Amino acid sequence: MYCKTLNLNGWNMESKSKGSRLYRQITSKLLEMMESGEYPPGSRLPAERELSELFGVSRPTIREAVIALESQGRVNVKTGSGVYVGEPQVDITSLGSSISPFELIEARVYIEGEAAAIAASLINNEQLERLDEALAVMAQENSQDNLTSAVADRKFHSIISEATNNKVLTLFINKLWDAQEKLENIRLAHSAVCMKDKAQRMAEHEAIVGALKRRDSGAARIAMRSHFARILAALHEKAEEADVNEAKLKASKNRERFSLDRMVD
Amino acid sequence: MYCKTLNLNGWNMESKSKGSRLYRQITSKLLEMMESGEYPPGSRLPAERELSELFGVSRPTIREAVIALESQGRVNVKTGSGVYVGEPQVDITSLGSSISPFELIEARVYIEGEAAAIAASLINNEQLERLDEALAVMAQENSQDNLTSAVADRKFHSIISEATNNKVLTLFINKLWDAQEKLENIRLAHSAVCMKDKAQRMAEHEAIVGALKRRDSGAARIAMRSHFARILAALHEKAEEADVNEAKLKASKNRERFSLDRMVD
DNA sequence: AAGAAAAATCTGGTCATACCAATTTCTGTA
DNA sequence: TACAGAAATTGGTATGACCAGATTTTTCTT
Repeated sequence: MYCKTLNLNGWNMESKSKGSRLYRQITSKLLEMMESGEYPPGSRLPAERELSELFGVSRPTIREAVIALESQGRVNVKTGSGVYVGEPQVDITSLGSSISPFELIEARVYIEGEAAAIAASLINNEQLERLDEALAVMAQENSQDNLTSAVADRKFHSIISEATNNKVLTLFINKLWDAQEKLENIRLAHSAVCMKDKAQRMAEHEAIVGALKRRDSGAARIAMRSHFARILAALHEKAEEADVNEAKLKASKNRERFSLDRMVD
Repeated sequence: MYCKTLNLNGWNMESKSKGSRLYRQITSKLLEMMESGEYPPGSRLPAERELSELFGVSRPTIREAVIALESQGRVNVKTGSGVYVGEPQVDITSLGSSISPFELIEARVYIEGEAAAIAASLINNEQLERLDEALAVMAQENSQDNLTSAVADRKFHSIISEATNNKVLTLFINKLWDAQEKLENIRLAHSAVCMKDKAQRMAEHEAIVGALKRRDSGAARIAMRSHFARILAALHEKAEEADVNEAKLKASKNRERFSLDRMVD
């Protein structure tokens, strides 16, 4: 009576695992149904026993899937009544589909820009040292011809965010990174901008460190914003050359909306 | 063999429900054990069968608890090997304990400040109208003697965040607000600052709207930051009068670190 | 016929047991 | 000592059963 041959949707290209864990497949199936409008917010899902039969899995498995959804806040379970679907959750870490790369970078421009400004007046020597270390690693990565991994880069920004001594800011900046690493096009744009002009990339990072060492908040903000401005420019380029046809208009609109001039004082 | 008389920690004062749902009790027990250092990050939890015996519940129940923890990213399960505890998750929405009110407000100062600046050049007339409406509601609430509910206030800030046309920024600002509403002392400080000088509060909000209407980004940023600066000041006052003894030092340190001057250009 | 009480039913909550598959550990051989 | 194979351990899933809260249907009273 086992039925492990469900037609799963493309797990394959996902990060990893998931081949097993039946309950996860059920979870995403339910998620699909909810998002497709088959079970809109407020509606009730079929009973566990029905779902069990519908999907050809046991009730405990359905149960596990429901609990997973529940602990993500996607549904709420009422004993004796049923499981009801809730409002779709917007979570930057779990969902990057509805967020454009431009928005993400824009948010980073402002948030990390302010973080740099704050850090300038609070950063300590130990952190400055670690910043230099990260810089050195990046320089070394540059000398090699390998595809630049973003780990040193992330560490660099992470140190700055920690230097704000504000856990909320730190958290947000990390979330931004997480989201970014999930968005293919951003990763590509990022690595493109990193590879294209390694010297400038280093110069930008060094400019940030320099401003921090001088405790110059204004300069740190501008340096950080400029850094992202260039990434944004690369993204624009990439977007334009990607789909020359329909994207032209959109890109130019984006270029106007996410204008560099407005960001870099 | 049932053992529903587990010594749960204070659920009582929690929002609601949870009396049932055995798996949730297990979840929080496991959470406790992990946070107490009994099972530090990287370590392996006892086998499901052991836990089942240890807690006096069935394995499926343990399983549900583990899945809940898993989908919150607190543990990761390796088939055939065991359940391993991961790094403690920092999530602003679910955890406000480790975040100081000052940090929260500081984050709002910068993020909402920038949001206001962006909104100034993007806000449309419809949004400005809704802003006026929200303002009117606040004015009306002020005229009454009731405890000011924060719903109009939140709507006000929400409209501005939407006007940035940046879903990431909007999401973050909402998260900030969610977290704030969970922190008792912030709510109190907020309502205190609202009640103490209603006229000024209105003036501040009106200043923000005024800047937005003039499409003056700089003024909008400053107006928004000033608004939060006053809330922050009220928080300082409250913190000082709350625990005069040990908090004195901390408060003065905080006052220096979260200096208004640095925020309001 | 209207309304209230009671019963049948539906739904989630939990348990017990069993077996499969991946992993780890043990063990005996080379 | 090295290593392949067996045994034990661990998570993964399935059945089936029973409980308790919630809902619906039926039934009984007025």
